[in-house]
Amino acid sequence: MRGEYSTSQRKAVLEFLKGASHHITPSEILAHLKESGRSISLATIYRTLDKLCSEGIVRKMSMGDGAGSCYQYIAQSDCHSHFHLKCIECGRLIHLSCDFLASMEKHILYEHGFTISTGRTVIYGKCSTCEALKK
Amino acid sequence: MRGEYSTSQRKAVLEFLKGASHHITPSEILAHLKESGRSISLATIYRTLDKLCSEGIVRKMSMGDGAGSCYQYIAQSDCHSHFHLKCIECGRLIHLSCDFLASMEKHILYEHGFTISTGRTVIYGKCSTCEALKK
DNA sequence: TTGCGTGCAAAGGTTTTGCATGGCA
DNA sequence: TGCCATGCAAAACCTTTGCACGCAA
Repeated sequence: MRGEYSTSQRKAVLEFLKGASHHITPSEILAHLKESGRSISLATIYRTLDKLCSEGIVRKMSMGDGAGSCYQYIAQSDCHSHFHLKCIECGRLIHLSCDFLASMEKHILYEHGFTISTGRTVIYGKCSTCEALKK
Repeated sequence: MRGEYSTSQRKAVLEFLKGASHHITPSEILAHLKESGRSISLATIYRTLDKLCSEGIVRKMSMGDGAGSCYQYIAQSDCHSHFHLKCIECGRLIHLSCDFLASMEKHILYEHGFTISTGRTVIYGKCSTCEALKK
C-alpha cells in the first residue's frame, strides 16, 4: 500500500510548530519535546520537517547566523505581505506587515520580472535600539 | 607592539576576493589558491575572512542553500542601493540597483526605525524564466 | 501482512579551536 | 624581540544516511 502514515512523532512535531512563535530550529524542537516528556530522535525531526516542507505545510528559512536552519509553520493567514527584518546586532526578528512593502513586491514583479517569496526572505540590518547604541 | 600583520596569505585571500566575481565560499578560495600553486590552510582562510569582515573589507552572506556561507569583497562603488535577488528554482543571483528600492530603504528607516544592510540582504523568489516554466 | 516511519549510530560537510611553530614589525 | 598569524589535527556543530526494528493501515 502506498501513502503516508500519521505517527505520533509527526503529530508532535507539527503540533509544536503550530503552537510555536515562528522560526524554530530542529534542536529547539528536540529540546521542547524532551521537556514535555516526549522523546524523539533528531534524525526523525529532520526527516519529518523535510516531508512537511515538501507538502507545503512548513517553510524552511535560513537565518544568517550559522546557527542552522529555521522552520516555520505556514498558517493560512500568513501568506500576505509579511516581511522579516533581522537585526545584525541583537538578533531580534521583527515581523513587518506594510502596504508599502506590498507595492514593492509589485514593483519588482512588473519592473524586474521577479516574484518575491516573502516567507523566505529575511532583510538584514540594525534595529533602532542598536543603531542608537552605536558609538 | 599591537596591530595587524600583512602576511602573504592575507594578501592572497584578499586579492582573490577582489578579482572574483562575487559570493565565494571558503572552499572555493582554497581550491583556487591551490590551483595557482599557493597553498593555504582552510583554518587560515576562515580566520582571515573573519578578520576582513570585522574590518568591513569583506561581507559575509548566507545563501539559503546549505552550501555554507559566501563572502564578497566590498568595493567602494558597491555601497549604494544594491539588492540581491536569488531565484529559488535555478539559483541565479540577480544584482539590482533601483531608485525604488532606495526609497524603500528610507521608508523602512523612517517608518519602522530599521536600518537595512543592503549588502547582507538576499531577497528570495522566482525569476521570470522559472516562473514561466512553472506548470 | 506490507512497507513506511523510527531510533541509533555512523558518516559527511562546514566551521571552530588548541597548540606549537613560523614570520612580520 | 614581541606577538600575531599560520598549519595541522582534533573537535564541535549541523545534517544526512544505512540498517534493523516497530508500527500504522
